[in-house]
Amino acid sequence: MVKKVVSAMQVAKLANVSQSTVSRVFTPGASVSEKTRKKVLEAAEKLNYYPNALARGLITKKTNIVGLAMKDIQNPFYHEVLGLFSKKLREKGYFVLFVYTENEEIQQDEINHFLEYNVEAIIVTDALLSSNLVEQLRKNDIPVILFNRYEKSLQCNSVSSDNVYAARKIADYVYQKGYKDIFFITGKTNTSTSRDRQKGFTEFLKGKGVNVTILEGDYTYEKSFCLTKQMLEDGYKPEVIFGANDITALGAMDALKEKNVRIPEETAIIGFDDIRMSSWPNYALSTWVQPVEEMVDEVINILLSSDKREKQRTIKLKGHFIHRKTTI
Amino acid sequence: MVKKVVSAMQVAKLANVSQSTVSRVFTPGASVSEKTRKKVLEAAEKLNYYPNALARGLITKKTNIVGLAMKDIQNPFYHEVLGLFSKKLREKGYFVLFVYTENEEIQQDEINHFLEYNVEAIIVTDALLSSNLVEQLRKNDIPVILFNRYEKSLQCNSVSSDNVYAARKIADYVYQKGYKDIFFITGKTNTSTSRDRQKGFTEFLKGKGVNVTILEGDYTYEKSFCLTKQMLEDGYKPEVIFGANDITALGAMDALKEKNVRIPEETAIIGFDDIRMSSWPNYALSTWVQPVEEMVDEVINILLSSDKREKQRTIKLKGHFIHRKTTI
DNA sequence: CTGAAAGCGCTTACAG
DNA sequence: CTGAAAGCGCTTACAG
Repeated sequence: MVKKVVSAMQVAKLANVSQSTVSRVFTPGASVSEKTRKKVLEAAEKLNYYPNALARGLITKKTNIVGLAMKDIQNPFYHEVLGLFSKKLREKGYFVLFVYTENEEIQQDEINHFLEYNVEAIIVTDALLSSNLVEQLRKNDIPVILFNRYEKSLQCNSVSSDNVYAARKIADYVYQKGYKDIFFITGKTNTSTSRDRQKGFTEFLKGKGVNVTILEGDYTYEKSFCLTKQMLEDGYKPEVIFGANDITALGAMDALKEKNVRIPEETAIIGFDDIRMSSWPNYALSTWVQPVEEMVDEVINILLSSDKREKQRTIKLKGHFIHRKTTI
Repeated sequence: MVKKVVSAMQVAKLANVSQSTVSRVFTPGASVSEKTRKKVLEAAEKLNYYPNALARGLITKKTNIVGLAMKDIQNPFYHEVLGLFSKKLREKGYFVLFVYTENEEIQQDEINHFLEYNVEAIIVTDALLSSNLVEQLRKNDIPVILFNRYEKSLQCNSVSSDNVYAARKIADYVYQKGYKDIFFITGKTNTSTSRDRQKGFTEFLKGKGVNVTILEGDYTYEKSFCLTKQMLEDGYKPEVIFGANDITALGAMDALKEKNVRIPEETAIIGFDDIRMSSWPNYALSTWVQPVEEMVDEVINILLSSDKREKQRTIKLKGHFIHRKTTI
């Protein structure tokens, strides 16, 4: 079964012009007289013609495709991020080649495919990237932009929340309230987000002479739920729990509820992300709002800047705390 | 800044063979002697060569790219679906060009881009497609596969749950329990999923002489929450509520909880989808499990079948009810 | 403003 | 098994 693609040549014949002219009509900025443009457009319409992006990409070396690699499909935060990227990139004329990485680390294999399709950049959200791969990408002049993650050893662009700053702010809030019995549930400990949040939080409080008990989670609801439940059964009931992200906080919250702990009177809860669910009345979670829109905008800025391959940028944005019903 | 792409030509020179031979080494099934293959592979490795998928796609007319259009980024169900598609398509050597449609209907514009990139098929989950567009796609021999939606007027492939069947089963369950005061909260009424679920549910019960009160929702948590709250404030308290999907059911559930209605003793709740959250202890929602994996597999089957352009297939799969804590 | 021509990086008959 | 050559559908100097 042969596919009948209409080429510029056929349009040219119908419109009685050269194929170059047809091409010009479909190239923004090229000079064509109004008259011929009309002729060509009519012919194209009649034949149902559209330019072939592959051929164009082959010759211009501009594919307008951006590779996006995600891992934690489970966290609603990243769905929102995906939606934003898709929408905002399209506004700039870019398309998203999406890869969902199952493995902890992005595989050579997956990067190769991105390379084969000549993506103009690779955006990595929560997946890990080995320095080998980053090196290979640099060799191929493909800029890598880490989203919401940051790795000093990896020489690539990065856009994230200022997690240390945010966590310090939260710590300050907690301190102001006079809490002494404080728990932090981590995310995956090999992520910069979890580490930085833990760091900002504990260091600030230590500076005030207040200790924080650490519970090691993994950024899932389930793990956090079990952890908190176990903690309660072991006889601990902190005054406040800070979860490394919202679903972590939500898991803790549900465990607390199951044990009939009053929130926030007996135990207050704070999350991080402000996913949509956190504003649901049943949760009404107090949390740190990541400035997702601006973060996505910054990534796109890097993408569009001409010097993207030369220097690596590290951008950190602030965000703000939102007080809902899980804190007093 | 010029991008230094390594072409097969350069590999050929280094390996002392023709460019055709290099190409053959990278074409599965082509005949090359073990000796030359080794030589070429070594040279390729040294030069960091990978074949250009664009050039290959241009000549073979096989891009291995599939367009995926989604709308309701809000519903976790579709995130799970996205993850599955990405994973399973990659196993078959396909890539996902992802488009998040903001508009109610997929725009010409978006389809054009899919066409320009020569996608081999378009998978549409919850976005709407005009018959005009479908017609245009047929003209261009691009198969369209509707996922979890079904439109008789649109002549395209479709894979979905058998929503009428499922809703009848749920109705039967509700009937067996002896409930008489029954509410159904719809999804977006212009979707086949919501219509079919409503149909199967109400028709079965009507056959038994039981009436169902319909509340018009829109597949969001928020709408369903408000609706249910209003209903309670108006003095209604049904024995059971069936939500057209899980987040609808969850919204209703939270409203019920806010009004201190005991679940399931006073009011039972049933959802549809079995999103991950529904199994969270705080919700433990009884719901219909869509056979997502099989659904995705079926879509891929259609994609891979050679006759995909000739005949349109409509596939409906069953799934099953899962009893958790919101029903007795 | 327009056309003829070269070339992007590949695949694939066609010979040998 | 291998090479020379044509061609996929475009863009873009180069002339005119």
